[in-house]
Amino acid sequence: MARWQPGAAERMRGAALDLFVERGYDATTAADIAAAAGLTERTFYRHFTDKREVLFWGSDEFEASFLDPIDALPPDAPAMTVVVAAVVGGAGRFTPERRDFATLRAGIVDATPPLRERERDKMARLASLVAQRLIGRGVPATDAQLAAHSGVTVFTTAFARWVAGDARSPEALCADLFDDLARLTGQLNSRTETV
Amino acid sequence: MARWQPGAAERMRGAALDLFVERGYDATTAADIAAAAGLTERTFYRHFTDKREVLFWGSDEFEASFLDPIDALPPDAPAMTVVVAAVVGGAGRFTPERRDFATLRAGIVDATPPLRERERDKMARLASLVAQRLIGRGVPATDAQLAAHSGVTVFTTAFARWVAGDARSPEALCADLFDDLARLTGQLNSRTETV
DNA sequence: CGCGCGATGTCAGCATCTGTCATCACCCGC
DNA sequence: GCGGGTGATGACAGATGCTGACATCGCGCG
Repeated sequence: MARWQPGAAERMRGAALDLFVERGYDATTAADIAAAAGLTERTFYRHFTDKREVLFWGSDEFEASFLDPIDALPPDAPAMTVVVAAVVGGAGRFTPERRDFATLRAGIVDATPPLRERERDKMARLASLVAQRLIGRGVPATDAQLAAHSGVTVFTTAFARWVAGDARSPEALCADLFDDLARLTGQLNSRTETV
Repeated sequence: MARWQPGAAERMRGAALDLFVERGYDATTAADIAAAAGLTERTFYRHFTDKREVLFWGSDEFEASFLDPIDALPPDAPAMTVVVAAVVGGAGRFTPERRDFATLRAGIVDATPPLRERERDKMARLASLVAQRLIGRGVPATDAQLAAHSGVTVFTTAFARWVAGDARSPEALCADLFDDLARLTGQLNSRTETV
């Protein structure tokens, strides 16, 4: 028999989710989570840099689902084409069977300021990574920033609607929101009216 | 003679900035900051909810400089017009004589993950406030989200360039970036080509 | 003169996070 | 098999972040 049960991190993630739902984030200590998984506080911090981080596993795969589609595009693809591909790729991760979990998790994150902070940081980091790829493709730095962050805003907004119960798929929502964005920013041209 | 010197918060802000520059954020304790201002750690936490918050005073005025211009607009102003007014209003706070301070502070914030997190949170909160005003004006919620966050992205990008030494004023930078954004999102229309 | 107000000090205490060392099943080479 | 290295864990100590409770005392007001 193995000295330790395998899947320590997985067990702690599950325990954390349960405890956060049951008594809230603040009222749950790292030691509580570890104990619920049959481990000690010190081991918790060996698997997660933060108490918060226990709700943010899989960030690498999440980021990859945005970044991988970029590499499949021709090098001369327009900046917004790259961004749309990235966002659609990321949105594709969220299949209907994940909705219950996503809703549960989003409820906890939204209700907990420090978790919201971390979530926003992750999304900002994602935007920076996308921008970096754009810059690597020769897009000017400011354009890359604007395009990447716009894409992440579209994703975040679409995701929020999906979690809130919108029947459309995340990809469809993103497509609609890109159209909305184009329409909105089209209002900007009416100032100068130059083409 | 007064029992306490006035301006406790101000003194701690100054001391914090000095200490963060001198030895870094992590190596500076809240007690260090308080002691440098002739106060105790407990008093520090009476003035600031967080150790981080000592670098984020004046958030209310900052937000107000975005929100106040909105109220001056007619109720039927287009969403992006409202956003542009807000962003220009916010950018107007940053006059040339503030650049040295802004650069110093930005250096600390950028170099310190927890401070970056807080900064991003503040900007996201600002975007939410702008979106709320838009919704109050009858703009659909998703449009409001997209427009407000796009505006904040423009501001953040402009601010970064200003701090990095761009000679243009923040307002001018914002104007240019709004044009860039319109041009970029214009790429989206080439997909459907419908008007 | 006395009384309350308000900013501060003092102290205790819990939670977050880190460094360090010991433990012990497992695996690998001999 | 057998002995040593490996790696995840436990145990412990400690610094720091942050909060609650209570005491202090100049100041202004009646």
